[in-house]
Amino acid sequence: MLEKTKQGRDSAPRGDDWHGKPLQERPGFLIRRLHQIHVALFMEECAGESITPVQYSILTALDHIGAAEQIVLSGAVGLDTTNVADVLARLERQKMIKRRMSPRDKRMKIVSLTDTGRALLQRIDAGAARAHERTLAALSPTARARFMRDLETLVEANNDLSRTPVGTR
Amino acid sequence: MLEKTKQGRDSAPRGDDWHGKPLQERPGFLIRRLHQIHVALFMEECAGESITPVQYSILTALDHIGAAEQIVLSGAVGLDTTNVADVLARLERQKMIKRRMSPRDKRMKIVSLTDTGRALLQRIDAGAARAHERTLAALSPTARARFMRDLETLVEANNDLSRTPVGTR
DNA sequence: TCATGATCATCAGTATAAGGACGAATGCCC
DNA sequence: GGGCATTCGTCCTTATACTGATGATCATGA
Repeated sequence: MLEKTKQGRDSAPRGDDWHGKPLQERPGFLIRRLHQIHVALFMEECAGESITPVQYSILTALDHIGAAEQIVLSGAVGLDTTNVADVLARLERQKMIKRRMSPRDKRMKIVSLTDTGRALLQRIDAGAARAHERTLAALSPTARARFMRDLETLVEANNDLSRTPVGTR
Repeated sequence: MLEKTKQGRDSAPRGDDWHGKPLQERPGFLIRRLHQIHVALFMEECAGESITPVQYSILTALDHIGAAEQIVLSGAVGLDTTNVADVLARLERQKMIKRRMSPRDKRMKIVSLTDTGRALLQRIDAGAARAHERTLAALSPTARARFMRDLETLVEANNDLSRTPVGTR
């Protein structure tokens, strides 16, 4: 794949000649597709509950780290603060979370799980786990572990590319 | 405030207890992040040209398979027909593609690249290639090839999950 | 103290991504 | 040859995801 296949021509700058390759052999295309697939699996496993993978990520983060400001959540789940506010508005409408102004800093809002949110998390848990497992089910256990390690490597290596890198603050 | 979620909790670490695991160890989370990262790299490499990864995918598909109906494009890039129509509207506005009614079947529209679109494809090519390479740059060449194989395996195994599976028709 | 810059949440705008529904057109079957 | 299900593109709605801008607030320094 990376070894020069038919690199005789001098069109591409160097390395791979992506131009001639079908979409199915380009990393960006496959990553987008795999993301679509995981979302579809998640929605299938969690059908009946009105929740999405990103909403689940935010609820999970809240469950792990406790009440937190929106900017902290932003860093924890790797989402833009704008996007976090958007998702939180939907979660708040469904009574899954609460927001109150921080007494220490009136610019901030402190987000916390409600009992409804915690209950949803419990109900969703098994389905979410199945979605994660099914996403990687086509690989052998060994390959699966290796794939996960590679994923972590790739994400950590470019963690600073989002507007709000994961792990900030 | 958020201190890198220490691994203090251990309720019942049975095999696949995703609930207790931090987001960073869940496949769905990492795949979403890697997708974000690739898009960011693509936009960075192709800054100056007004194009996105998905638009580039559609233009590339058109370049490979020639003029095609929207439903064929939908299958080629793995996008909902609704979404394809949406992206095509933007590409048409920018004069990158043309749409005409099919003479054989008046329900269909035949999409084709314009010279403007072809020229853009040429200009974009090197940047897009760099974006793809940078996405996987943190892996060794061997690991990179393996990772790509695994990606293909995973996508093919669940290819039928989207509303319009890749390769249809 | 008070001006200044930084920070946090939000708003406006744009681009994927999917589901549901619908009109127009097609093809098939009786 | 006339119903009738199917197909194709589109519309409407909802949900990520990001950029740029703004208002409120805080922290700093002169």
